[in-house]
Amino acid sequence: MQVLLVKRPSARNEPFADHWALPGGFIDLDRDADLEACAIRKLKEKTNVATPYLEQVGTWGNAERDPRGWSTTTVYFALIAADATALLAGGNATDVKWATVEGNRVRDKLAFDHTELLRAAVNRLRSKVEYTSLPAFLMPNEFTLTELQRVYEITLDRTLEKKAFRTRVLATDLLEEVPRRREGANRPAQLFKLKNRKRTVFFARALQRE
Amino acid sequence: MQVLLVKRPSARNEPFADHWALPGGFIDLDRDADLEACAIRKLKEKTNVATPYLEQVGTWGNAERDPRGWSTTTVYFALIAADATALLAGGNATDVKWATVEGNRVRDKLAFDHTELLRAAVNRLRSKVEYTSLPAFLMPNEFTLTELQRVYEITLDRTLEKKAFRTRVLATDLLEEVPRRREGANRPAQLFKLKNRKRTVFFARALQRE
DNA sequence: AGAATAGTGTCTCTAAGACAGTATGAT
DNA sequence: ATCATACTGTCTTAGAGACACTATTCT
Repeated sequence: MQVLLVKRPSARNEPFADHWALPGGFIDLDRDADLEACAIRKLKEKTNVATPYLEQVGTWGNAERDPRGWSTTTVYFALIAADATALLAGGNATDVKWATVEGNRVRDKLAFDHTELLRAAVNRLRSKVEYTSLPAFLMPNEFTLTELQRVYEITLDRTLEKKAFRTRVLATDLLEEVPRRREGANRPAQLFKLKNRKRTVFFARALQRE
Repeated sequence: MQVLLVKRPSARNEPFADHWALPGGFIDLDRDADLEACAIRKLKEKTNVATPYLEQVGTWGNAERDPRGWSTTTVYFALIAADATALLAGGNATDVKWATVEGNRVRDKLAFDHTELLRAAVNRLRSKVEYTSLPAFLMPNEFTLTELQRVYEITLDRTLEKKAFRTRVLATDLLEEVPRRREGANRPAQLFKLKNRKRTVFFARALQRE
């Protein structure tokens, strides 16, 4: 699991110059119809990707988070499949990268309170993965059940029991078999695709905690 | 279930003059340490109550929601026990009242996009009531299991099965018996109090949907 | 005794977890 | 045949739901 970071400009008067930060920026009152449109625009400027999933995490506002004074930030997270990530640098950011999420943080020291914002976003994602199909938004077009389970395991940072996982997923109408198999040095695996690339499926029960 | 409303001032230049609205206002950069402090302050101005539970629902921002132009509002909901509500009028609001929530709205036509904000808050509350002890924050100091169940039923707007409800609640360490009973024209009921008036208990499973 | 509400016994059902077993491909 | 991974059978367990039953107070 990785998170997109952008490098802050190095100009002396910029707060947290040269630090890595979550991608973001100010609302453009003329171009942004609403907050979500602003988030989509900012993301597209960095990745050129139309995200299949975007969720508002919350809003942080206080006097300390930005040295320039009282400010608020509304945090969204997007889920982007690994095969759809062509990065673009430019704009106010001198560099862009994907950073691996370890636990619920990243090795780099982030600008502002972004470590806290990332932590909240990862926690939100994790808790929803317990009872939804959110990881499906991270899959390429066709994938095997084992691959989907692996993505669940990566986002949750723990292993899942294979039979229970498969029964659970196949009991919903999330997936659809495609008449192809993933070949390897072993028994080939059935390939699946999402029945609906927009819809989130909610499971009846959450996975067992811990 | 009721929601606190305040009446907008009647001055001609005020948007939505004389309409009922959710209580709120602008951040005071000098007095409000952060967004939550602002919410607590605004609530206290109207009810003079320190809320036992406050949760951020989300942030709405666009150019249309306020005729004065682009604006954002961060919505919080508080849960306040019915026995702790001494209302105060004053400030910018000429009147204050509790309005009954029917479905996920209120009979009055609300100012701005507050009907939508209320809908979102009620939906958030409902969905969390399915798997948490949030309604416990709406209870007076001592209460019976039947009374707690009734509050669950009111917030969820559906009946629950008595035995399942009691088993579920008593299986956690949410409650503590007190050596008193609620007397009536029938068998007296055991009284309980919360073991911890701050903590939210999360149940292993959500209640069955519908 | 009867009404009313409190509280329990117990069966069913669903879905998660555990884990051993079988299946099917490549080498 | 062996290895590796895919996939299944089946038992256990937790907890929700249904619903009839018993318990305890008042009038």
